[in-house]
Amino acid sequence: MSQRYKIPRGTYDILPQDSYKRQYLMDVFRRTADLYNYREIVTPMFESADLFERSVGDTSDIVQKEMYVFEDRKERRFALRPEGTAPVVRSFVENGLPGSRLYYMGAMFRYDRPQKGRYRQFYQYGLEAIGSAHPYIDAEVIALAVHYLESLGLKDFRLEINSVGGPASAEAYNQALKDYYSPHVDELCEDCRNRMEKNPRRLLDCKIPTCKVFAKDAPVMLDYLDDQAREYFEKVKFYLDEIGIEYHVNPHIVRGLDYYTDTAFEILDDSLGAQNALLGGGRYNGLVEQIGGKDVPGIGFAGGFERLTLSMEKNGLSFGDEPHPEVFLVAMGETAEVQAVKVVNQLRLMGIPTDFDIEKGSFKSQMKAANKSGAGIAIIIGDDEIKNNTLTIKDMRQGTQETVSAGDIKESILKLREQS
RNA sequence: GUGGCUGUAGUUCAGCUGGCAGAGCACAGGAUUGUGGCUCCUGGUGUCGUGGGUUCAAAUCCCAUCAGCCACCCCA
Repeated sequence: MSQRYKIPRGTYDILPQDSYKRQYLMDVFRRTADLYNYREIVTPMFESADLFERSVGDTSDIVQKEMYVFEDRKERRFALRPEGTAPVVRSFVENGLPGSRLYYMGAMFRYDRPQKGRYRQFYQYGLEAIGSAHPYIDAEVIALAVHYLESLGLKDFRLEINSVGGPASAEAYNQALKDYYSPHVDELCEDCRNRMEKNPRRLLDCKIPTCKVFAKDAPVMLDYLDDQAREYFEKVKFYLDEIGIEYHVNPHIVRGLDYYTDTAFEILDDSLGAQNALLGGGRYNGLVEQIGGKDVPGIGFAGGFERLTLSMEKNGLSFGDEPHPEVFLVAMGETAEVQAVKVVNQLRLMGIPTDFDIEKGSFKSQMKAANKSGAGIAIIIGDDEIKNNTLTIKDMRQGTQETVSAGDIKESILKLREQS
């Protein structure tokens, strides 16, 4: 009696029929990052729990209820990484990297209730530009994000930007919100009453109609920015305009991680359902210092591959070609079989993806297998070919075939390859 | 963490008020043992998600549990 195992809730297998799609998304991200002169960084999947608690913020939902925290055998507290920025900044500090443009891709973990576009182990791409506080960099990072999505063929998304200012203006604004909402406490939903204390900005996002009416006349973040922050935001918009990036200013954008300052942005696709954020990011000028480095500014974003895939599929976009062999061998008889084994090996060493199913019996079954494999070329070896030291090369798409001397295999295949 | 819906073959699902577990697709083999795709024929013991309960009898009714989906929440 063998035990059947199931994978944990909120995780999933990426099967061969899908893995090439993921590979494609990763390839395009790499290429886009290359264009902007970013370099890949790979950090561990788990780190000191404290790193995330301090940087992401210990009042945030991520830290309060979504982290996978565990102790190792020596009772050190670790967490499966819930996001990518803190580890990258940690590595930046630990390795004394100079001003850096870094990108990463990999699994993140959050103990959330699974839903469409939301998993407990999910895969992100992201990047960080550490070392500059020039507003052009904000625009460039946003441009890269947009560039990536457009390279994939996506069009139906919208970019929303906001400024949350520095810590001082953030605090002033939170207080203003509390003052504005507190006379109406009794009219708010339970969630909103919690938000008043925990994160007043979330009040603006509430979807319940009775709460929504207050959002309209609520104080606006942008009015609480100090001159410096306001000027910075203007410059970011200036560079976005110059680059030709379309955006909407949405003063209600709130990022869920505590370390953000100034620029905050999101790219949304409303066709995705409840989890409509394709990607999100912002500036984090205090984070490097907080993690133990010098006072170095930074900005970055991260997006989820799952939602990207959903969006691509929804729009009928291509993920490149599904991998398949170019050549498939068909052999009849024992001598031919041995000859086929040699030819297969020869083709592979030549760099031509080739397959051969030695288990298949009849000629017909082998032809079926060749057809199903997607190979454009079948090489047939039987008694006649053995006798004459030839090979029959068949173009599976045209249905045509020719018999060539066994030594001319390479030329013949290259010729067919060019035709298709 | 909260709510709603759903778990039957590899997959999509049917199985009405309890009475022998089914279909399409996919897959495999075959239709004068050297030619694929189209067509036709043949092939199913599958823990009916899991555990318990009711009953002569449970895929079907009840409870619990796990999982999936969708929404809340949150965010990628």
